[in-house]
Amino acid sequence: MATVSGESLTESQQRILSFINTYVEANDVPPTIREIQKGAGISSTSMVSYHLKALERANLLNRRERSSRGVVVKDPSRVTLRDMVNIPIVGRIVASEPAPMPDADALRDCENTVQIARSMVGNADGLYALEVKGNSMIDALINDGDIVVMKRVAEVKNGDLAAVFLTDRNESTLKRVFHEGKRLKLKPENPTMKPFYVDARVAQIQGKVMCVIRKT
Amino acid sequence: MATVSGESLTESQQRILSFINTYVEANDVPPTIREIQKGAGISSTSMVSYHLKALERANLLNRRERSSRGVVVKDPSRVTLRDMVNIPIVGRIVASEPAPMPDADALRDCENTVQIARSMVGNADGLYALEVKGNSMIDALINDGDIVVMKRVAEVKNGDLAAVFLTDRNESTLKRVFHEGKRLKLKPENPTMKPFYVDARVAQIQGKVMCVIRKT
DNA sequence: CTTGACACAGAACACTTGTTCGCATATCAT
DNA sequence: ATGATATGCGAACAAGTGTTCTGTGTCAAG
Repeated sequence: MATVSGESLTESQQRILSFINTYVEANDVPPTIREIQKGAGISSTSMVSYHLKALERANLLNRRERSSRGVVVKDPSRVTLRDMVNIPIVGRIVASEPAPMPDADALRDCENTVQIARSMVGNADGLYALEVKGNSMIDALINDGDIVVMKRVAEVKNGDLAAVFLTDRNESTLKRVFHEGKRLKLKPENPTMKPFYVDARVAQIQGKVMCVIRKT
Repeated sequence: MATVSGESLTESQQRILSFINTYVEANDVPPTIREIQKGAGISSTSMVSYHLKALERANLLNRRERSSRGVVVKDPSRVTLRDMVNIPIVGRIVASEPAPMPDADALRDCENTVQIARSMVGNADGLYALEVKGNSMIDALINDGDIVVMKRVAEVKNGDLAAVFLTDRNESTLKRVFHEGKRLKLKPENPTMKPFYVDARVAQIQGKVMCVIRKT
């Protein structure tokens, strides 16, 4: 136990800590000293203050001095809680037609969304999601019902997984793309399958795949 | 205006609202009346109180009377923001050995977590995540580097996707399981592959797969 | 013009709330 | 015993804080 961590938390301090947590959960606001006193069964406000200082030393709290309700728990699981993005599911992707691109109407109207932690996808701009229909994408290791989170990007870089519509075959597919002169190398995700090449002019890049989600 | 709707928000009220939002974002605590007064450029506390009442009537705020910092904004996009779960990545799953099961130590020590919206996985109890190593799971449409969110469950139901360790082959695999008497039917996710059968005694169910995530 | 509804400013009041001080108890190594 | 340290209790203070009261001014309806 090398760190400053609270290896020796009094029972009172644990009570205080958990009381603050449940209080915040219920009220969206940290409690006052006196509320802690009652809620955690501490005898006096000075004791609460005393324990809070100890907890602050143990690096479990942040306190703002002389500010009412100035105690927030340093719960790492709470730090990033706010960063969730709602991504609209704007349509379906099937092999036989181009992948939908989101327009303003689709974004507004769609009632289905998928929630993703921002840490998963980074900047949320231009994100949209498609539901995979049919099992024609299994060479991309993507199955019927999977959710593909896409991003509108100006251009895809070599190695990006992208939705590509091949105009000569009338077919949408998800492949890793590599620019090779006038050709495009399309590499399936499935490592047992061979890449193949198409003329760059017959390949329309529909969007970059950021993330695939499968609920089971 | 007689209605509940806030169709006519004063500029001051909008300022107050957005100030509260940014304040909460920065401080994890709602501001006091006087902080609002300064921050939103209102001339007096009575005016803040006045506007807050209007905002409350417009159903944009919740207030707790006579409680310091007793104002929380009713932001619908914030309601679900809390519903994110941090799932610890407790290990790796490879074909050649049993999938790790989380114990208390692993849960405490692991520093890597994956964040998932609760709406994706339901109850967070017993959830843990594994990183897939190697591409031996491609018959489950799961690739090297994918994250598998698992759940400790008492028993898997027919059709559940589960991590199974086959003691006779010394092999971990992800398959849909069906109980058929003393045998277990194991069905690959890849619809082009045939299911096969094993003796129930050689199959150890390691956990149920809740969700698969692939970052690209 | 009057009236009433609305927006506003300033001040005062009463309660809340973080802090601190004095004092007491217990443990423990010196 | 002695002092150091941690812990506990109660009270009091000063600042923080929500509320309300008294005015002022504007503006449209009666």
